Amino acid sequence: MEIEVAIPSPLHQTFTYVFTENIEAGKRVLVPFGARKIIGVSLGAAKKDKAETKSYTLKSVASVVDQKPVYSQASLTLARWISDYYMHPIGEVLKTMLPASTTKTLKSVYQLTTLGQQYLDKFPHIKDPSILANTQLSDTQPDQYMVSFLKALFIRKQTLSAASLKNRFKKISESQSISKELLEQYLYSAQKKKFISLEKENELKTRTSTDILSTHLSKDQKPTSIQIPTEEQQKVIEFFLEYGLNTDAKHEELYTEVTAEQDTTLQKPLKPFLLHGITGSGKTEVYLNVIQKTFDFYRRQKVPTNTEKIACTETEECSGQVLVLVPEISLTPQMTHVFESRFPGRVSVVHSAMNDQTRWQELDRIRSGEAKILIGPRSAVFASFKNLKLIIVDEEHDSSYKQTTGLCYNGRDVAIVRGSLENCCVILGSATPSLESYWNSKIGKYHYLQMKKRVGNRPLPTVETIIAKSASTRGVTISNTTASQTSKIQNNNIQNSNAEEKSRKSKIRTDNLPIDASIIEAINNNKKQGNQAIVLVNRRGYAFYLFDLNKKTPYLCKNCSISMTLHSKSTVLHCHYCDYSISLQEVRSEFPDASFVAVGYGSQKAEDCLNEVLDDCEVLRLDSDVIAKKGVLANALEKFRKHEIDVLVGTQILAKGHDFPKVTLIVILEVDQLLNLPDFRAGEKTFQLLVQAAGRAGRAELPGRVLVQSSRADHPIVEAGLQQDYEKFAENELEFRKRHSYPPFSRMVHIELNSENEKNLEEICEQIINWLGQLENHNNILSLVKILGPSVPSIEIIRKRHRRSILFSSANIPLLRSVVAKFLAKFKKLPKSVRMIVDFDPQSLI
DNA sequence: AGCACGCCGACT
DNA sequence: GTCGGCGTGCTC
Repeated sequence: MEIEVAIPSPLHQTFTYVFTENIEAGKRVLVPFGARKIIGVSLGAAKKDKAETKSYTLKSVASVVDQKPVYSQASLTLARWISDYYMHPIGEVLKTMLPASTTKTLKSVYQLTTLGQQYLDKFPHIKDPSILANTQLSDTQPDQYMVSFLKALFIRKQTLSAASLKNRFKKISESQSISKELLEQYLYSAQKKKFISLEKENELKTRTSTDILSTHLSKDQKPTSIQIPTEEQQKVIEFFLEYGLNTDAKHEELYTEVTAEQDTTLQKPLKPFLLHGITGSGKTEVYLNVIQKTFDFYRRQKVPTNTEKIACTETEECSGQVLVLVPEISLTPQMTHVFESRFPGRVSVVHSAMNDQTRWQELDRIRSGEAKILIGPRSAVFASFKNLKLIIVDEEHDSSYKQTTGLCYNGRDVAIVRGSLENCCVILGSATPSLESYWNSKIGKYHYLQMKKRVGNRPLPTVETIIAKSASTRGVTISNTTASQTSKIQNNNIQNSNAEEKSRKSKIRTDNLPIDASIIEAINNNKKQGNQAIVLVNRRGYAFYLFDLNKKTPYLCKNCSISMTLHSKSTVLHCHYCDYSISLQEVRSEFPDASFVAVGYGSQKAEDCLNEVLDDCEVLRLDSDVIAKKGVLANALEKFRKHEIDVLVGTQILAKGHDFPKVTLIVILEVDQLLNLPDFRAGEKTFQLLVQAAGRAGRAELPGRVLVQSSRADHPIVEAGLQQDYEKFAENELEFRKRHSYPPFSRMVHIELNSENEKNLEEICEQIINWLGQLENHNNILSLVKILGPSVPSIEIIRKRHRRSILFSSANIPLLRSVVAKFLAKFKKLPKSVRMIVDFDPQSLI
């Protein structure tokens, strides 16, 4: 039997193996591959190409890892689509789709070979390992050294794991005072002489269902009270009932193999929904209702068993399952609480902080049909379901749906495709839909549903701009800072390097603050009324950069060519891109002639300022620096919820999805910085921040207020943000996108090449330029596909690697894809130091 | 990506 | 004379 196997390697092909019987597609297999044994995935019986005569002999599958497929038929189909769309090797795609441990389950095992055993048998009298002491290893050495070495290792067992080998080495080296290096040499020599073999052993444990530790609410628990939907919500729910349920349940046919080329021929009876509901309009309530309706509907329908072989262990029939994608789940624990209390015992949750075992357990509950709802971040879109009927993508505009390393997929887009492949309904929800989704609804690809009213008719918070005199100087990134601006910075923020300690201790005067006095006043007043406030800052850390007034340059990270930020009370400089840090003292001794000033501020500075200036307010800072520590975030949010803290200072994460009833004031600093980022989505990002942040204010009975510190209140984006006017923003922005032919009016593919060796990079770029020239000569492709670069990105070096970027964009998607495919085929082989990152539909171009 | 094979410099 | 550097090439 010939089996097609996907191998986790950068090769864009599958491999054929033989086995005594067929291996069901989706099961993992252990196969010899070159000189090693690795885990691949069976794609079922290989297609018989009659014409093809193989120039090589097929190897056979060593063993089958899984008793039941870990990839459902639908997952495999999805994998094929992803592989094709993102031009990524199928084996790597499949690897990405499961928790990380699935391919590194091989354990190194050292084994005494029969040759080694025979060798030992020749010298039964030699035992004492102490003979090894202080002896240099050489080939001419008498046998007893090797024999005592082998005996010392394999004293009891024939095999040793890598860990126990290390342990053995430690013991021997301690008791006999033999250096570990020498033992390593013996090991190497023994392997060479084939006395010891190194095998990769498969140590996968197949979990039984009794292993499940239920961390979930029991099924018997009473669901929390169900709210009566508002009129607006009711309309959405009814619309869903009309168009979102699959009435002809002939869906099994869709599980037949579908490749991306055929995908257009696939019927798509269930159009995705875009649910555009303003903040506070109760989207979650709609989700809960729609999920309940889905369960009810498919229970009545008596869904035919689909092609999955896994038996439903439940007594209750499998009445459909739901996938809920959320951005960065660990940040929004309320979301899971709401779901778990409404559907007790039926919710499975995965998130990034989870270890692989727990993750497996949660996914298994979905695979088996035991759990009905899976809540998770982007990777959850790959989960194998028994009977998936509905996908909800909450906050669909969120950039965390986009993976930025390895396989650069977008969880939202994959969700849409998965919905169409499995013929289940997809709901995208957001208060600030991405322009891509909004456009799709405009041209009729998606149903468009709107909720314009807040629950309980609470008013939207008022949004005001504060124009601070000095705002413009702080909004400027350091590399663009001109001389005139520098002088302003001096007046505003100057901190002479040796006067630094002093100035911090001295009381900061209000007129010298990076935060406008009226904002301070507002926070104080807010506190006096017994309410809470959130302050949003763009930069994180104690974000001064060092600026040399003589050379007019900032102090840059040695590895990343971006300005380093001052950290931990201004004694250590830190790079956020590579984690390199250096003390102020070192910098000073490195450049004794330089005259440094510290410029700019971030969340920590803001926290310190607020602590100094506010009357009797409990201030807490929360940004990715702090959150890196596990549990800190949840703890802080809990404290804030309990009102042990009055003011929360932090980066954008605070703007996402939280629901604090007593927050009535939101302050957004440094809006200009965001708006001026060199990225075509900067406007969209800014608008989203303004609206989402405003949404955090006044969620309960109390009215909300938002203060925005910006120098550009007249900017159309800021204006639309202030008025919370999505249509106005979208109209403007779509016009701008159309004019410049940016997405959604085109597609983009971004390719980054990076290398520690700039010369290699330059050479390959030279070749690329030549190739592009030829492309132009051969036909008029370049009139339809725009190609930018190779160019030097604004952050030229990251982690010591020089970077170059190439951007392909076109409204003609097939042509764009064919050009990129040609490019990838041409530059498949790169100089060894050069790495390539291919990003389809990039989220950020910086 | 790994891993082996293979051909040139510094060391017993 | 060998160890070991990383260039090149292959993996059913």
